[in-house]
Amino acid sequence: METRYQKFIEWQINTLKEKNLIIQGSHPVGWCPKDQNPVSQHDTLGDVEPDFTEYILIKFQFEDFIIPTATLRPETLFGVTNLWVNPGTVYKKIKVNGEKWIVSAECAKKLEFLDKKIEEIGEIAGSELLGKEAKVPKTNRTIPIFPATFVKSQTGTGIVMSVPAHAPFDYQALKDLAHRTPYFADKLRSIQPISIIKTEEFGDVPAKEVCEKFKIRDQDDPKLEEATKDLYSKEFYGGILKENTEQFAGKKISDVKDDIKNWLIGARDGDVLLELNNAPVRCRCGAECVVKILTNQWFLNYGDKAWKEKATKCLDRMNVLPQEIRSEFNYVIGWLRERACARQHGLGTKLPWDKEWIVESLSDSVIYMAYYIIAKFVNAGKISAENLSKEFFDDVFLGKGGSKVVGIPKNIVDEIRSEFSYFYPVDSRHSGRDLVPNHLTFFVLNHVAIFPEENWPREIVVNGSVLMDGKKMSKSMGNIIPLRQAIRNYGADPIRLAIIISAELLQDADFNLESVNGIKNKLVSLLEECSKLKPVKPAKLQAEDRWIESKLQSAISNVSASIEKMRLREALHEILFSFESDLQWYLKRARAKKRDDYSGVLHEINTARIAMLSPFAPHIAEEVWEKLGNSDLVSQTSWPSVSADAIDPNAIQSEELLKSITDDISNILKVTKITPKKITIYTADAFKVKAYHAILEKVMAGETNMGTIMKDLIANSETADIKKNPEFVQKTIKDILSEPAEIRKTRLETKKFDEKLLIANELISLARTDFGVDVQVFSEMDSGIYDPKGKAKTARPFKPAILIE
RNA sequence: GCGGGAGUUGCCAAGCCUGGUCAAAGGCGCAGGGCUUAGGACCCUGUCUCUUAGGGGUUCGUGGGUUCAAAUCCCACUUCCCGCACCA
Repeated sequence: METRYQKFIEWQINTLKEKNLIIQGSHPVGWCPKDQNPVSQHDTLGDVEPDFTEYILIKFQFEDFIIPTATLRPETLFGVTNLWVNPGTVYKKIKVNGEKWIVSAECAKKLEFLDKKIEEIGEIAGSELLGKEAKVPKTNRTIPIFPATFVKSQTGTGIVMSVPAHAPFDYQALKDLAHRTPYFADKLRSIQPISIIKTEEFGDVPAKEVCEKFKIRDQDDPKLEEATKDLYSKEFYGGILKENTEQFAGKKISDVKDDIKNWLIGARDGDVLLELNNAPVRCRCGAECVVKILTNQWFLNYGDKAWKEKATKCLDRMNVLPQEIRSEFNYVIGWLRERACARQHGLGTKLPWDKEWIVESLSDSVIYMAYYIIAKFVNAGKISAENLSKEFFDDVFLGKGGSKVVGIPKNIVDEIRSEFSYFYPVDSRHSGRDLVPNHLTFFVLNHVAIFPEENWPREIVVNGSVLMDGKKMSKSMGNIIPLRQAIRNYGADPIRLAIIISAELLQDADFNLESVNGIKNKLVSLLEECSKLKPVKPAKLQAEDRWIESKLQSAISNVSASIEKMRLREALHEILFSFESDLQWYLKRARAKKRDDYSGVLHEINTARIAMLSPFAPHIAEEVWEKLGNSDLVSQTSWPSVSADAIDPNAIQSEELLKSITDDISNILKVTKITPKKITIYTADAFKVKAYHAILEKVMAGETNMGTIMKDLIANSETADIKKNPEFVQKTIKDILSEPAEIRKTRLETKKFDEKLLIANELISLARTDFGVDVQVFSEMDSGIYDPKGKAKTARPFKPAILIE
């Protein structure tokens, strides 16, 4: 064991103890009586987690004995009409902490492990109890004891209290009894279900209704379990206690259950019984496990209110990414109780004040980031274990002053302290989402407990896990690839990118080799492309140049925003894929014009792109960077910034329009299946442009009603003529509404836009390469217009009419 | 039970936070074409549906609602997944 690290753990745990945050108490665990050890899932046959429930024991007085019965519903004490025993069971008379109890043999055994002193003093057959009477605690009513076959000696105490109004088992058993044993007829007749819970759904005897609903045959009917569950959950959440329940009358059961429990136990009318609910659980040694109460267990008192408040305060100030997970942290802090922080077997650091115990490893690993700082001094041999004193840690971590530190030169202590001051607090802790309910929350709790406020952590980032082809990676499934091998085969960068691209923070990253290959090809072609580029800009920027530069600006701002939010998948996707489609369009345009001067534009674009790629794929980015002609390192250049000057709204509109016209042409060709010989395009008249802008303003102001817009247009003399063409208004509103908000805004801001000029200058080359024909363009009111099919009049702004022949 | 997450077009999977560019990215599969002696790899095109003019219809688990407009916001329902303590 690393003794120097142990010193750190000892300091941590001592510090918490001094602050009274570590307490001793009792705690139930699954337990193997043979090994004398707690058992958890991996200690059991079949890997079952021992799962137990707390039952309330209600103590009935029987002669000078106590008959305890176990129940999950202590409130039904008020509705008890009788007790059930199994006549075939021989019960034990035992002394329990001074009281004399009657319970089944199995129960007596269980009690021994639950911190009770048991002394057997005799036996009594179940049949001997039949017909006798017991007294109900609190109410002091006298009730008879009846036989029932559903009572099992291994469950609870082996004796059951009967609440026929609200427990289907009890209701049914009473009914059975009336049929089967005339012997009790007298006593039976006097028994009436006592109704104590009111619900909307049921009448006075819900158990009867439920038994009828489930068509229960007798008390051994397996459907009774389901009936019980059904009724219980309805009464627990929706039930109100009736007047016959003393101080609890009128309360909701879910609200007062704990109060009733404490009311009983406080007066020694009740007790607690812990019982395995998935029994039998067997230890790997073969022994049957029990529930044991460990009485001297050490806990971190995460239930402490002041501690929780501090942690909440810290959390509120922290940055938590992704945002959605924050509420989960708050929930966990609220829900945490005492947590066992020591165990009796295994590896670890011994509790300094109680060497029987070992600090539990999850508890000791929450502030070790602080140890990182001294680790380098320790590893360099500058400090030895025996000098890692409380004074030393108090000084370097808490700044308590170094005068008392013995055995370490003051300059070293000061150096460590100054490094600690430099690095702490933890700026960002990244871990898996499975650690949210434990490690990450403890990380916050223990930091706020030990360190002064200025050293509380600043950020937590939570990620999912990495899956392989959709499955959890595990050695047993054989679907793991050793990291070294993967890097050798595919390279570090493609693997990094494949993981990043496959999932956003919280999601599980589904890693597969196919995507690694895809990414690798992508990087190789990027390298090849960039290698050919020269930083020589064209003499004059053309429309598409200004456009792609505008697009680059939005790409930079998108990527930056994504990274700020730790949305790396989104960022990488933008760099590698989304922006690609813009580049495709750019290349198409430039090539259609048969240009040979755009290498410099691409060079500029890719320079920014590679700079953004660099944090994701550092190796290939350096390589490409060099190919782009840079002599410095990309990792040392600054992040590209958005230049507002480079954004040209006109260029954005132009390219959008060109795309939409070519799309329209393709569409027409697809539907008509004609081979084009000539394309004529007609742009809208100036009058329509005016109307368009009037409509655009209305829509942007939130007015989308056709009638209202029309009225306003007519009211204005400049646009009044539009009333002859209501279809135009209708369609224009639709056009505008189907445009993205950004384009609408751009159009609103740039009123002057010459569609005809754009088409004449830019569309012709594009149409020739795409469709192999020439384009002729007119404005719809031009004299000498060629318009054999009368298409021109349908032209709208940004939606020119098209004639294909 | 408590808490969290998810259900998208043949499959996987984005989009949802910030409603309109969404018949909806990308990948796989499939179909056609190119390259190749052939196969693989690679490249191009297509891939809800109807349509001989840029259009229409139906779709994002189900049912409602809000809105001029809903995969996206709200409500209910439903199905599936994950975590719940002495174990890292």
